Amino acid sequence: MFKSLDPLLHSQLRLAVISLLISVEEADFVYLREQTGATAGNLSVQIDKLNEAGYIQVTKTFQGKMPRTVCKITDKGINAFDEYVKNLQTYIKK
Amino acid sequence: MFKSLDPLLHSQLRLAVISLLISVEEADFVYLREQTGATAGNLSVQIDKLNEAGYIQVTKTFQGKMPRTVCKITDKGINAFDEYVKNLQTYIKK
DNA sequence: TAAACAAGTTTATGATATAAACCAAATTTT
DNA sequence: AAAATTTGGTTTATATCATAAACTTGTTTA
Repeated sequence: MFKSLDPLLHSQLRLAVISLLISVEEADFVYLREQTGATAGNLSVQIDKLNEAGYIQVTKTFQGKMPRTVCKITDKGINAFDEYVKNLQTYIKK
Repeated sequence: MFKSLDPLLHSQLRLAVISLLISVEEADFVYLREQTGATAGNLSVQIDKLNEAGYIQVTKTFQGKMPRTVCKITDKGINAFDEYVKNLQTYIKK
């Protein structure tokens, strides 16, 4: 009947991040913060979790002298998102 | 961009309960437990929350000698669910 | 050089989800 | 009929979560 929802994605902010990364293919910390409206602290924590789960790949570089954190979704992340959306349909389809 | 998701509905079990009540219009505790596969304790807590939020109406009666808890979705609950699903689309639409 | 700013990270806290333990009454078993 | 089991829940305990506030490290500006 109801499929279970990946707890890693069933979180407003993490879902927003993945949703952005699905369409954009690569985005930095600042962009994600602006688009989601999240605080930096919250975003930092959630990016870590997605990274540790292997749903995204995080690369820290320097843009001139300033640090830059770039995020990119992985295949695993794409699959998890697809699965999540599919399972979600069991709850919301009319 | 991303619409905020009603935290009361952004919970796997509460969403399942509301989803069931949307289509069934009235259901008792045992039915909800069977359909969702939840433990009785968890279900009891989540029904309370939905009730306190005014999303469902809970009526306790007796069926012969055994207690029976019947749940019914309210207009407020229907609206909240519709809004939740609408807002969710901002995260998952391709 | 001191103040303000940028890009994050770490820490603290309050809310959440969940299962385990519990309870009272009814039913079944011995 | 006493004991054990089942039913229909509720309460309590716990571990996880989401989040904001505070902090850090380095940079730019006044």
